Amino acid sequence: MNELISYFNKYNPLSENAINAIAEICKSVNIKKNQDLQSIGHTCRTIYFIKKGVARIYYYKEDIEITECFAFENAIIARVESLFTGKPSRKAIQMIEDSELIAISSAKLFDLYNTFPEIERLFRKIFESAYVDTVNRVESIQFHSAEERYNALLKESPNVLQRVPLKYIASYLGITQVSLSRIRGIR
Amino acid sequence: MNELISYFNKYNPLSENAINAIAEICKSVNIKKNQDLQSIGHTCRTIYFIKKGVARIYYYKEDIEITECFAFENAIIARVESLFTGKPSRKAIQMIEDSELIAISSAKLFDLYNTFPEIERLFRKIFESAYVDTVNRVESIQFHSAEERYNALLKESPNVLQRVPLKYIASYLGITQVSLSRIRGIR
DNA sequence: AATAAAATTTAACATAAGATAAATAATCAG
DNA sequence: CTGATTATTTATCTTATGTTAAATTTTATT
Repeated sequence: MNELISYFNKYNPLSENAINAIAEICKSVNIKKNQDLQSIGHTCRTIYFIKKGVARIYYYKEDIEITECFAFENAIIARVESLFTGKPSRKAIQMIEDSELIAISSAKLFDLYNTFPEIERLFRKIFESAYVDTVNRVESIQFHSAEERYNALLKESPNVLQRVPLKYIASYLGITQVSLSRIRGIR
Repeated sequence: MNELISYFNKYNPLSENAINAIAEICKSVNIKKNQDLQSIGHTCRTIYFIKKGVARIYYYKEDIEITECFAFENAIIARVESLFTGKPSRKAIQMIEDSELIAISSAKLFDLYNTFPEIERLFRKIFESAYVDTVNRVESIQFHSAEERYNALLKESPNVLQRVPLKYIASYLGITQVSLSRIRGIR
């Protein structure tokens, strides 16, 4: 739990009581490389914290698989478009490496919001921050060339190339594998 | 205030006390067509509710003006990447028509969060919903053609063409005016 | 280690969208 | 109402990325 608590502290430090309450709704999950943590069609009812490993969210656009995002150690991952709407998700979460996660039940978490305003505040801040990241991602996709986006990704996550197959990176960047290979070939 | 209260009710109905507390931190603002409501370089300290009119958020990418989003009546608009980080915004909010707005001071609002958890919950839900919209927008930009995005916009906001100049729509769609004109010409 | 499977690169050609410039249409200010 | 400004369209040419297919390299399995 230490990693998770440090993560929380970056947003909104919690009282001991609140930490204990969260600890009670957490479960450890281990997942083998390439396995889905959550599958397409199910409603998102769990928020995961990554202790070890790499995750991606992916979905299909007309039988082509698209990677929406990656998440590495000490980050939270959830399919928010399902978590916040209660609708089934068209997306899946897959672990790209053998991974260790902490699973937080969203129903129980939302219950805790009623007894611990500080927990509601914590997650408000976590998701506000994720929201800002997504707003910035729109800008990145819309107005930077594929090459610029590739370089920006390398700068942001220098180890992504070591840990994530290029085919996933290509669709994350919004281009084909062939295009990515071309961009990489230039230098 | 009635429109604003109805808007709130869609997310999290408030007690009378909470409504009164919010009412106290609201101001009416009228803005003429084409005027900036908030300008580039200032930190976002106000959340606006649009009673009448159309707003857009825009910014510059290498001296080319880009429209990030539009907002119509009965919606909230704010430059969240500044609101949630406290950093100065590279973006401006402009009113495309003569408009009436309600301005909510973000500092005072965040203070109210401490006395009214229900207000914090309300805005948590409002921004969670906006976050989901942004996640969906990433998908739309990344994996639909410009023509698909144009048609989707028309379906979503059928009156956008009557109320918003095409040059703004073009950059919102991530294409040039010339490209948009070409797409429109096809049919 | 050998083979099979998967991932990545390379090549050739096609296409959507960009850039620039000019023409036309719509809007605005006096 | 008229000229001036701004917005939109049309035309031409260029370019980045897509598509398909084949070649090569890497990884996984027996």
